[in-house]
Amino acid sequence: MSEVRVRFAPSPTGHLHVGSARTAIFNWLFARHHGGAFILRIEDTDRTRSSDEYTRSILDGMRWLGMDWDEGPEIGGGFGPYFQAQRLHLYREAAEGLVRERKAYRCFCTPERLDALREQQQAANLQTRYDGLCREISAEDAGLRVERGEKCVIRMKVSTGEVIEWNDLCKGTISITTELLDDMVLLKSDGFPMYNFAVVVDDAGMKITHVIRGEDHISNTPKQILTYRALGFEPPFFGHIPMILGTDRSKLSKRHGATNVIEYEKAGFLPDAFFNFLALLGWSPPDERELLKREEIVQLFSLGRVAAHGAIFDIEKLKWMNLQYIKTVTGEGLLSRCEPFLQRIPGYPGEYERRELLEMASLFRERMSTLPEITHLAWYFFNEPDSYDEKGLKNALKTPNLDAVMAELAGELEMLDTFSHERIEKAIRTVAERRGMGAGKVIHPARLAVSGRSEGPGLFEMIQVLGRERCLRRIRAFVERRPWGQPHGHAA
RNA sequence: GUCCCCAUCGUCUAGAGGCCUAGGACACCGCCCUUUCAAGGCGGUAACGGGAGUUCGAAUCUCCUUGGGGACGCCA
Repeated sequence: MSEVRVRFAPSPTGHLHVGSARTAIFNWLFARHHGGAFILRIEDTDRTRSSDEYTRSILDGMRWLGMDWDEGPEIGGGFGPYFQAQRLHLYREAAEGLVRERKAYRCFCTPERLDALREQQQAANLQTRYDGLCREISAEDAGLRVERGEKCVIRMKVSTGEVIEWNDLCKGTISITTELLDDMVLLKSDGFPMYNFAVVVDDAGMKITHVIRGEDHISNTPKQILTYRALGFEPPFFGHIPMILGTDRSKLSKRHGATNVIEYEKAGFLPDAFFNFLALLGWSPPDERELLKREEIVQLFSLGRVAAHGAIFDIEKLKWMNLQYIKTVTGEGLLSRCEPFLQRIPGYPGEYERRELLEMASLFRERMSTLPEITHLAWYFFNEPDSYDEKGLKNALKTPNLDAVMAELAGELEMLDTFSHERIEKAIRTVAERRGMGAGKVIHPARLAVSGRSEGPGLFEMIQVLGRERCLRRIRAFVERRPWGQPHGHAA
């Protein structure tokens, strides 16, 4: 096979959509698997809805997901330009060429007439299609009317009674009769191309070999095949991948929650996890693994293993996968990823040394499925507890002479020559043993005193990272405040 | 309405005629581990939409049906 060339062609009318991202991923994987080229093309012919800001956002989204492109914006390539708005002359030439060849014609029908026609057909329960009124206008007449300044579009002649068929790479043979098509608009009256036309001119011009896109484009495919033929090009292979669905099985949209990749970035998902997750939405490897490295996915990917049916975007599974990835991130990597969310904590980073912050972050590695959770989880590292968990207080009451026990613990901690979690553990267990009680009777109130919480990382490590001064202060404040609400000496 | 696509646990999926008393994962439930919460380990609940056919044999093939989705623009 000659070199594989695929493309991802988003419209900059919004941020990178989750569905588009998955389409991009499949294209990228296909290209990388076959050692082919992955081309990025910006479809910005809708002047009112497109913006540079969105183009930038989409490129950022691509980069965030770790997808590089071989040709496209910012890097160019041999088949540019890669913005449709800069290719208008190509569409015009192609359309005019078809008019000269009598494969297309000028249509002077007004939008009003077309609307009326459509309504009429709808009311009669007929399929809506252009009735071909302008088809028979002679080239001379058409030329005259154009000179007179009459607005017109260019439509392609589509003959009825033909069956368009292609072997879809994901779905098998699909055939549609041209009965259902009509003389479609190629070029709008403002000189801009219609989507279906621009796509073909570009895909042909850019020597795209495989068009991999969402199945909502199936109905466009026969139109495009007809256009390839009219233009004298061999159509590429088509593969229509299933859609990503919302929880109600309809097309994923705003009301289902976050639909833009950028929102998942902000929500603290790791790009590798997100990539892995999306790759598994509609595709599965030959074995039953789910956590796959990017290179493994590239190596295993094939369109033959793409499912034919849509897939609901399940945020719970994404969270699980994200946790799996967070667990593999160590040291600096983890801290730097958490940093933006730690900075939301007033008092961060306080007196802590870098080394202590690294230890702190790793205390929460297995306790957060998304990065922002660390804001809440680590809060007390930078702020004194101003209240104590109610359940924890109730539980602390089970410790006889609570204030004395805590005071004793403070004393022990103060005397430690090495403030390590091993020594801290020993100190705590010593206090418990001396009083003939279970270690939990000391551990739980201690956790409450230093963190204000009844849940969290292992206490000994936590105390070590918090540091001696901070812990002593907190334990003594706890004893002083007596938040368990019993008079001195009767905390039993 | 017309056309097209699709159909396995709640969800993501494996399954290309006998390997299926249908496997894995998420979620859920239980147990274990344990100073808490997680993480982890072990176990459990849970699916081939329905009906005809083909076949010795069907989750797998065919047809019908039902259900879902998508497309029907001088949007992309």
